Amino acid sequence: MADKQVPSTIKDEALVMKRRNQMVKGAVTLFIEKGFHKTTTREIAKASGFSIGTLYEYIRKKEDVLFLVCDSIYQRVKARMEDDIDPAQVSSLIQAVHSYFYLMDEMQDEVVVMYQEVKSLPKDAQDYVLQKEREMVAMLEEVIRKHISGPCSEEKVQLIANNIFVQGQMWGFRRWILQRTFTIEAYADLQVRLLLEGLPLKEKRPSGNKE
Amino acid sequence: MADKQVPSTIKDEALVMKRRNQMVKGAVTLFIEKGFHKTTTREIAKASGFSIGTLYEYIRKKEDVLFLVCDSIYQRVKARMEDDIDPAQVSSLIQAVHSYFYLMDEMQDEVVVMYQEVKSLPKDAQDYVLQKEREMVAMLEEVIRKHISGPCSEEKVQLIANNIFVQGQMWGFRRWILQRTFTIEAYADLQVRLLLEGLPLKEKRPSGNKE
Amino acid sequence: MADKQVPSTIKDEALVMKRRNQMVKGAVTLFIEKGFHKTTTREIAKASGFSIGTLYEYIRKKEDVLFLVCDSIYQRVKARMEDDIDPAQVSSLIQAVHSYFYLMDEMQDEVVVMYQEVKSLPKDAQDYVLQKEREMVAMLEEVIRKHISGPCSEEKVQLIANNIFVQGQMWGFRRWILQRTFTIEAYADLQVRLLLEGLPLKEKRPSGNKE
Amino acid sequence: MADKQVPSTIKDEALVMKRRNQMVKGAVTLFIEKGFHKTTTREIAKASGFSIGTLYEYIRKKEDVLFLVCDSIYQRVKARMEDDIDPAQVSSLIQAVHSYFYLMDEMQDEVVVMYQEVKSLPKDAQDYVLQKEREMVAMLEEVIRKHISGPCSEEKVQLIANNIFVQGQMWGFRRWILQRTFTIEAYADLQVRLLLEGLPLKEKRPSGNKE
DNA sequence: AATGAATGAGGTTTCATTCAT
DNA sequence: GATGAATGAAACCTCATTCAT
Repeated sequence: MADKQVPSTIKDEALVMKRRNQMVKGAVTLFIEKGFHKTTTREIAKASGFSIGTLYEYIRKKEDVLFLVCDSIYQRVKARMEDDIDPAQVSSLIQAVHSYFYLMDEMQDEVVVMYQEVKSLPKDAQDYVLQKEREMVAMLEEVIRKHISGPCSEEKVQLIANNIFVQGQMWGFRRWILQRTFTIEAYADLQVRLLLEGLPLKEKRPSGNKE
Repeated sequence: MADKQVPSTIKDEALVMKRRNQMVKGAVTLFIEKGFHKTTTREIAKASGFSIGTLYEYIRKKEDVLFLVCDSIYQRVKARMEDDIDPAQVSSLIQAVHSYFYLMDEMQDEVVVMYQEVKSLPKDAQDYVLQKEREMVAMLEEVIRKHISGPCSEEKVQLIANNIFVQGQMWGFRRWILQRTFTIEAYADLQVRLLLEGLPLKEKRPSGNKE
Repeated sequence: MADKQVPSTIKDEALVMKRRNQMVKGAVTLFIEKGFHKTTTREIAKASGFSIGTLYEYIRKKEDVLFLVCDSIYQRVKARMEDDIDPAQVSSLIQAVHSYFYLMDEMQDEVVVMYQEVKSLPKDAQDYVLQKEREMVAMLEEVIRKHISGPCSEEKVQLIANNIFVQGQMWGFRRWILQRTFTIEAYADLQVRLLLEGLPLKEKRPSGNKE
Repeated sequence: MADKQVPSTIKDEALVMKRRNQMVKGAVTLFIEKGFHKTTTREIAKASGFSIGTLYEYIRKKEDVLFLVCDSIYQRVKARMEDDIDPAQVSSLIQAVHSYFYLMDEMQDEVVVMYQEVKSLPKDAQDYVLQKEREMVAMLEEVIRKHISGPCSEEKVQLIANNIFVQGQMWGFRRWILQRTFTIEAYADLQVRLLLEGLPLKEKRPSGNKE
């Protein structure tokens, strides 16, 4: 919970949540536009609809805003993933991956921010946030495990999960190249097909399967 | 060529190259450690082995250092790729991808920097740098095209190339999760296998192959 | 109005005026002593009685201080002229010119500053300031026109006004030569007499008066 | 003599003169354009046609360039005055004043520089330069004295000389207002006429002429 | 005598943070 | 609880001057 990580001088917890929501909403836009470092606290305060003084009643340092923003994004993404690719609900891996890609499309901007600014967080906040990311990858792993046929090493599952996860983000952070060629539908379709089919090569594949 | 993009007051071109090499060498380390924004120009000068005044004889603005660093990394990566996965030389896609992954492993730090700081470049420098990236992806495309059997849509080739490209970088920027489980050899092996094999699913695959 | 030309981040307008007054007061002294270029912003802040950070809450660039100073001087001079040589009040040209010269004597330092530093203003501020100067010359023209007998070309009026105007300033910027010989009273007296009498020459004057 | 005031490390005096001429020629243009303070030594060197290192073989400090420039201008103006309004040659005050005004017209730019940058000179150089100015005023005084009829107080002569002197410069530094209305011919004509005729007033002049 | 690379003091400006109201 | 004026450390960058070649 963000409240535990970022103390505020304000007692009224409901108010703290409200103000922090305003803050995150304002800041995300700015971070998308110009990045964390080029955004000033004054701009954040203004975009949030209150004064610089008030801003500092709800955070201690500028970095706290970044943390709050990242945390909010992760929470939203994770919540959506829990809804959209719930292993208990989802009927196929294909459907799950499609849902995930569409989600990444919807939240492109947020994903890019989260992606590029995490390294600006203080070490401990980074750990907190990366933990969230592990959990998301774990969700993908679970879906994969559930829908795969035959035995499959844990490592393989993990790697596939990572691949899918990154391919989702990649739709956002490589839009300058991908979104010229593909629509999100085409992208999702093709990635899924590649995932399932494998590649036919001219040469013989190495046969020694030690798996 | 960097010389064209970043003017220097120094006339001796050889010296400019030499000093800029020192500069890039010093700056990369700092950027890896603390990122571009948290690195000061004085630190760059010191790490480069000359005074702040001298630094500014070879660049105009701090951003120029970032550009030089990015440019240098891209150039080195690209040069290495041209050696290692030359479509004329390389005997198989598998070998090419392996080489590319090993290269990404060697240049992890640089790749991470280049990856995370590009957005801090001025717009035109970004374009310049993204062009370089397109060229690298194109190299991968060519190798794929050469070694694939049967007909394969351009889009598919492009997407596979992007996947491989990003999976290489991912080895660096997701090391906190990947390098706990895999060695680079295992990683390369497994990624290649996934690439070739496809995934066996319990359910029927959608049959409508319009390809 | 200076408020329009030089934006401030401070909202309280009264405070802006107050602080800018402090600023102008402090800066004038420094500019008189050492000139605009040799005065540092830190010195200005200190002389104004606040910190460098505060200084920059009330201006954007150092040049703004110069503009504020020039504007203030012009405003004060103009206001005094409007009081002292009001064409409706003043009973004779002689009296008006005397008043003007005494004013220039009182405000010597300011006039010298304004005079020597205008060229350091950005182009648009220069125009603004020269406009003020035109207005002052126009005041003199009006007084002249009102008190002159017989027909007199506009050009002649304009030139006389300019002469008087500059002779007033000259009392300040040529003090090193003039104030060794004259008191302001003697100076004013003699200039007025010269203005009225003309010069008796040995030779015949050129007779072709096309006026 | 400038050689005495500004030492050089170079022995060959002819060379010193040559180089300093180049320097002054280059610097004047720059000072006219942007003023002394905004002109860098590098720009001066380049405009002079040699390197920054060479520049410093012929001066000690940047201010020396300003001094050399001012000195050169004063010398040229003075030399021209000695030619053009030589009291032994000139046949009338009118002609002398005309010549002086035309000279000021020719040397407008130089006069403006000299006028606005003198205060940036070190104190002792200022004295040196003001002395030159006194000498020029003295030349005007002499011409006046020679051509005036009847007795005339020294002070009056001095003041008239100063007026003429400043009116000449004024043609340059108030060009933004004067040169919209007058050609130099018209300006010279009218100033001379004003000088000779005096002003007809409606009111009685004060009669107590203690002169 | 000429060069131009190197230097670093010092200038302007920004901006996160505080605290009195 | 909210405000916003005040602060000053510290950032970027310039440029007069030196000195080895």
